[in-house]
Amino acid sequence: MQQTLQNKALQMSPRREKKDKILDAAEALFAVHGYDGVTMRRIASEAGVDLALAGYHFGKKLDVFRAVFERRAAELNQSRLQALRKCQAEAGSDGPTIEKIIEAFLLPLEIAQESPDQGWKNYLALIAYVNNSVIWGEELMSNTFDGLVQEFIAAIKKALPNAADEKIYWCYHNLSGALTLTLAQTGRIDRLSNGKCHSSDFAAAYGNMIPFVAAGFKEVCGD
Amino acid sequence: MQQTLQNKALQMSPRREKKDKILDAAEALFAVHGYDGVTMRRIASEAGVDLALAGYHFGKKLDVFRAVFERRAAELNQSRLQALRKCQAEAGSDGPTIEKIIEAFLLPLEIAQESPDQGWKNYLALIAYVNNSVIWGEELMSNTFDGLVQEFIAAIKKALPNAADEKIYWCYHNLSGALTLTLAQTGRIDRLSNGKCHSSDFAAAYGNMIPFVAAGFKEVCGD
DNA sequence: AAATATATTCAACAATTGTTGAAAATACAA
DNA sequence: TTGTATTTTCAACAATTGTTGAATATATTT
Repeated sequence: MQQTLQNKALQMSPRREKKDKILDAAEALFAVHGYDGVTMRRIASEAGVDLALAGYHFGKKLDVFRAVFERRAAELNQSRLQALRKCQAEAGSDGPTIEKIIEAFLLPLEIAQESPDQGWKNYLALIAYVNNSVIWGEELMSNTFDGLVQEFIAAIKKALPNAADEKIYWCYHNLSGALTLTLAQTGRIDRLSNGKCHSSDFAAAYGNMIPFVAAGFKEVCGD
Repeated sequence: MQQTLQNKALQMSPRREKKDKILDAAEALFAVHGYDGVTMRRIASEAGVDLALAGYHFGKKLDVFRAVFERRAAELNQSRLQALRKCQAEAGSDGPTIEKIIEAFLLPLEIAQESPDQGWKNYLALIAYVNNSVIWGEELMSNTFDGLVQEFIAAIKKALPNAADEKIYWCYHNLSGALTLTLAQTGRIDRLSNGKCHSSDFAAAYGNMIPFVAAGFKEVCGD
């Protein structure tokens, strides 16, 4: 009864709620255990639905994984592209500085990780899992995000016009690695720093990553 | 017959050869598919031995994984520590520069990846898998490598004496991420760069990573 | 209210999983 | 060679896996 009212208030039918609960559970589980470490029964159990329901809504297990991956992709790409366009609009005719570009690339992710919606943390950890995997990379990672990345790389090339293309790409590779480890939320830094740093302190993570990466680009690709 | 001669020439008994073949196969499979993506039958099949043999030599599946992870750990830690000691010996009384320290941290890995022994490539990709995993990190990654990492961090602190500890750790976090993606050998950069860069070009990867990371450290942790 | 469409559950399948005891083969020592 | 220890294979187990057809329940439309 109470639930019905809530659903109406949020304009969300109960069926849609269950469908999303499956994706939520799968998202959280895949992010931590990877594709093969998760069973359909575990997803269903965690979502509080019957085993067969996931298959009814999405198809095979692989389709559940794909649905999870694609659910937030468009929104994420949109917010990051928006950040790039904004910093480009604010810059002069010769484009934004490398710092501003890196900032536009990263800040939407920091915001997503700081969101009260735990689902975003899980989703970004899932991206980290996919990005570090040889298997999923080509199909999912590249197809979903390379378009956006090329936009940023074009902006970077404009900011560092004298750099060889290969250097740009290798620097982006370093950026991507540092970012991926931040998204993964492994908690390794907590132990290594003896509690001085916390992997959940996103302000610190990105606050250091941005000048770190910008300096790296300028050193390697600067004139 | 021919095999027996080879074994004698390499001073390797046939049993030892099978034991190692199991670890080789497991190493290659775990690196690509992760722990849950690999079956004992697949390991045995790839190694050309009976299913039960892996259990006889190592115990449970988890013990096979641990055996793989530990096999090359000591040698790797030793060569990296040696590199650090050497660059410290060559430096003045106030210790080596940040560039030299980063170089000592990374070059042994480049050498291992360039080794004709494909096993080393697989092993380092496995490290990447473990380092990006929430699950394996604490137990395996930290216990195996944090001691060595602390040695390098101590050297870095000496080279950047005015930096707050937290900044040092976050910069190391960025270094660790960039390195991990390089070890993972996902081939993402090949596609992104349209063939201009190759993830198997380790000279390029490390040649760019070292100045990139050193500049990041200096920017964030420099006086 | 009846009829239709959609969502959910139940139940079971064939295949695959890790693990292990017992048998067989091999290596080693006396 | 004989006897002993080690290694390897064979065979089977109980449990778990993804998937699906049929039955039931719920929502939507007529």
